[in-house]
Amino acid sequence: MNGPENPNPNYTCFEETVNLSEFQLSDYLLLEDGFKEDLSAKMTANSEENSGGSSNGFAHHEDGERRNSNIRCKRGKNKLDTGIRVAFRTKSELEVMDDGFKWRKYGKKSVKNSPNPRNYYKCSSGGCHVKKRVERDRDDSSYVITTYEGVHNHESPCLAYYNYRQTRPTVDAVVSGGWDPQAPPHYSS
DNA sequence: CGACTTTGACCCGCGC
DNA sequence: GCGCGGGTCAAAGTCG
Repeated sequence: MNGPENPNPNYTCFEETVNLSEFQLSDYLLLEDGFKEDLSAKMTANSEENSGGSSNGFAHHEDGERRNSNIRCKRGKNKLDTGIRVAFRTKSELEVMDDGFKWRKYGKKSVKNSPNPRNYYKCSSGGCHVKKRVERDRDDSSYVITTYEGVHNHESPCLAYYNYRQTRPTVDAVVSGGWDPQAPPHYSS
C-alpha cells in the first residue's frame, strides 16, 4: 500500500491475524482539511467517469461534500481537532476487521440511501479518542468501508506483539543465554 | 461483576 | 424557523 502515512500502522498485523484471501484493500483515501476540495473535485470527476454505476465506494455519493463536512462539525464539544481521517474500502466477508486495536461500539445508524447500517466505534484504550465508522458499500455489500478519525496515541496490542517478535532471539542468543524471555520488548520510537 | 453491545432519544448543522 | 439526516449519549441488556 502506497499512500500517505497510515495512522494505523498496525495493518502489518494482517499478516498474522487475518486470512488475506478474505479481503482485499481496494481503495484508500486520506480525508483532511487540505484535501477536502481536492477530494470533492475527484468525486465529481469520478462520478462523471462512472456515470451509471461506480466501483468506487465514495465517488458516487452525490452529497459527498456535505457528508465530508459533517464528519468534522458535529456537536461543538466533541469537535474533532485531529484533522486526520482515513477511509479504506475493503472487500471482506467480515463486518469488522481485526486491525489490532480494541474498539468499543457506541452507536449504530441506518443511513439514508443505504440499505446497510453504519456502525460507530471508539478506541477503548483510555485516553485515546480515535473513532472509526464501518459500513457496507451500498452498491456492493461485499465491500466494507472503514473510516478512521484521528491518530492513536498508543501502540496497538498487536503491533506491540509484532515488535516483540522482531526482538526474538536468534537460536545462538538463546543457547548462549544472551536473551531474557522475561525482559520487556524493545520499542523503536 | 465488569466490559461490551444494543437501541431509542437527543443534539446539532445544514438546506430549504 | 422547521425538518431532515448524521453523530453521540446513555440506560438497559448480554456475555464471559
